[in-house]
Formats: sequence, C-alpha cells, structure tokens
Amino acid sequence: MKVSIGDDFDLLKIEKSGQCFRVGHGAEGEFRFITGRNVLCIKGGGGEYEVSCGEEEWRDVWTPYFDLGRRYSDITERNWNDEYIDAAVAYGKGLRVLRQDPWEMLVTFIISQRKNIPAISKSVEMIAGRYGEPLEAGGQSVNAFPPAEVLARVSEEELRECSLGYRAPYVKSAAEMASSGELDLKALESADDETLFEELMRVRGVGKKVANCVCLFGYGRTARVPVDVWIARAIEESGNSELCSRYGDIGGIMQQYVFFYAKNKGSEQKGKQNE
DNA sequence: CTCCAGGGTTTGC
DNA sequence: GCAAACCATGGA
Repeated sequence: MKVSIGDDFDLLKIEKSGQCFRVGHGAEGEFRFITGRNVLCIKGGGGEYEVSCGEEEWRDVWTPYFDLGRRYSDITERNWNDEYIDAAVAYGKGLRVLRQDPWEMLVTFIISQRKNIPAISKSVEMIAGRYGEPLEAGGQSVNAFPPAEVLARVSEEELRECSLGYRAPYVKSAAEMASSGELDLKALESADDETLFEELMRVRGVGKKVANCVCLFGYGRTARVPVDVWIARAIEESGNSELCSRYGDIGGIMQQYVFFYAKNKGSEQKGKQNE
C-alpha cells in the first residue's frame, strides 16, 4: 500500500535517534519496525512511502506509533529565538517521538543504564530472539518482544546471558511486578503524568531518567524530559538549565531534538560514530 | 591498556 | 540532604 506523509519524517534519523532499538533493514533502503505483534516494512522518501500493511493497521497501529497526528514541522520551521534550540531543531528535522509499547520501553530503558546504543540493541534483540514469539514479516523472521508474563518465568541467570550484567535482577523484578498486577502498566495509560512517573519509580533499577523515558517513549507523555549525559552536556554548553523543560507539553519533543543534536553534531564529517 | 556508555543503588558524611 | 563508590559488559 502507498501512503503520503505531509510532515517531517526521516526514517534514518528516527532509527538513529536512540529511542527505538530493534529497527531492521530490507533491500533498497527498506526499514522494518516492530511494535507489539505488528511488523512494518516501509520505504520511500519525499513524502511518499510504500508500506507492507493495510489501511486499517496503518491507521490504528502505525499512525499513533509515528505520532503522525502531530505536525512536527510546526516545531522545526518556527523561530524559537534560542540559538541552541534553533540549531537543534534544524539539525534534527525529520525526527519524531515514537509511541512504543510501555512494557518493552520499561525493560529497554532499565537495560540502557551505562550502556551505549549498540549494546542496548544487542541485549534487547537477544531477549526477543530467545523469548519472543515469532512473527510473520514477509519472509523475514522476527520475534515480538516477550510479554512480562514470559520474562517473569525466565531465571536471572538466563537473563544474564543476554549481556544484562547487574541489571538482570532489575528486569526480573520488573517482570514479576508487571505480570502479577502489582504494577498495572495498562491501567496507567489513563493516569496523569505525575502518578505514572511515581508508579514507574517503584520499580528497582528505575530512577528519574528511566521513568521519564518510559513516560515519553512508551506513553507519549511529551511533557516529560529525560535528562541523560547528552542532555546534561547540552545544558552545560548552552548555559541554560531550562533548555528543554521550559517548553511545557512539548518539552520531551524538544529533548529529542537536543539529544540527537548534542550526540551527533560534529561527527558528520568524520564518518559514522553510531552503528 | 584506558575510557565511556540515553544511570541507579548503596554507603558515608 | 549530598557526594562518592560501586555496579557488569562491550565497544572505541
């Protein structure tokens, strides 16, 4: 099926933006995304794309996933009268904040602490490969990310084999909480931001940064601003402690432009720093 | 070899 | 309350 997207939309930037860790590639510049039990193959550019799904799945699954109900060009084409922000949104034009599966985001960002992006991808992919259910993806073989009920039955030693290190008990405990109902990730979709944040903070291995990442990337709470080492550097470099947080309900989106800019600027002529 | 990675918990003051 | 030590592992 063909779809038109009349807004900022750059698949390569989205892949390299450090929010999704299981993006795959097919022939001729095709990208593969996974969420829940859905797999999407997509290729194209200039606003015109070929997608592997039908109309209903595009509307119900992938439109919210890519946050296509929001005009990011309203952000990137505006003058914010801030040198750092204006440079960041220009550099990152095409990015979007993805709305992904809350449980997968919780595990992924627990794993993310003190790991670089390739190492995070490797661990998450190994967990899906070993414990996830196989999905149909037009010939390719990919697995869904395993639900909490499944990971709760995996031993800590086995989890450790996915390069989780000291994070293995955190993931195990999160799986037990989420599968027993002690932590109701589904019900939290209707909670306010602060309640959601406080509930996520109850999980061992989850601090402010990881909780905010789950709020932003798993629940679409675009007011939440995760502060990692790159955002901290950007705050220091710009001399503005409110660099992202002053943008209210789109602070989290600003954070994504700033993260991408701070991490990647300066490395475009020296070859790839990411991979 | 050393240094660092989308941090968090524990410990000591 | 805050700062420092400590945590496993892989990549550069």
